Amino acid sequence: MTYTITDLSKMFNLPASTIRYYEKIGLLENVEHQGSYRRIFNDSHVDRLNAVECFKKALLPLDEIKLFFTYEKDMEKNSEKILEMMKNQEVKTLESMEALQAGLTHLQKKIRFYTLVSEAVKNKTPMPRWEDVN
Amino acid sequence: MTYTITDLSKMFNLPASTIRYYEKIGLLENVEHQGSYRRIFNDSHVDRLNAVECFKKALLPLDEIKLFFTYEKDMEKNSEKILEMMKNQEVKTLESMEALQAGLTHLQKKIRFYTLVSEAVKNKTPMPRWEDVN
DNA sequence: TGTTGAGTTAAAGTTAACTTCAAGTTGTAT
DNA sequence: ATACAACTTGAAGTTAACTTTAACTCAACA
Repeated sequence: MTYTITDLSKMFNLPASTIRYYEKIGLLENVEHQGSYRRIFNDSHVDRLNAVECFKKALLPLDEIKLFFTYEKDMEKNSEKILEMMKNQEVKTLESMEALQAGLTHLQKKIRFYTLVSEAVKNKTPMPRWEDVN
Repeated sequence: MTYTITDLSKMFNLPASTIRYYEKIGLLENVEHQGSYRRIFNDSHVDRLNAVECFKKALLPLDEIKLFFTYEKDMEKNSEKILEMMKNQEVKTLESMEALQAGLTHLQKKIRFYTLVSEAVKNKTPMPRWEDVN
């Protein structure tokens, strides 16, 4: 199967400029350029973009993602390096999750508190204290 | 209690330049400047920085954090606005959590796969297939 | 008195990941 | 033939959240 840049743009909900950018920095390789005319992508590029999106969700930076793909070309030789990279990122991702969870908890506490404040204002009852939501 | 910039720097594990920056953009208010000499912070600044760090963990941008503090000055009047802001951010934070969780799952699948690859290389046994880790 | 160390300023620089721009090219529809 | 839409390029611009730089100022200590 072949795809235009607009096909991929719609498939991945990414602006065409981003897809061009990914090619430019080497995340997408061997893209056919019909003369100096249009790009033609194939299923390998779809797979790549899928992988890129997954790694992006894990907060892996683009240059690391690129490095992963170069390692992956000789995975027998590079499996240890890949493993190290993935495990390092796992730690970072878990740390981000913890921070995010803490942030969410804080947010939800604020929501509980200001819900009480809103009610107190509406009903002209006494203001809540911050301790009330602990 | 009063604090120097280095005290806060150590307390919050933030570079002094970041604390100055926070003052500059209005996240820290009413900081005493002993002549054109040193900053003197107090417990209200410690509270502020604690709140800032919590909101940062929830991925709230600094300008929104600042807005929150201005709303908070008249919380009876602004409780609805604060509530809206916090609820919006809660949605975004939850979305980030989901993406992060998906990313982590992807990462851990790669880890399982390349662990098998490493073992296969070491033991000179056949390479695993990607389906083996599903 | 001179040096040191902690702090000050405004302004410029950094980073990642895009995004926008201006000018040009190509295939197709009228 | 001409207009149009979709695509191309390299280069410059954008954003948030800092960080760095260079030149300066105190207070305290030897």
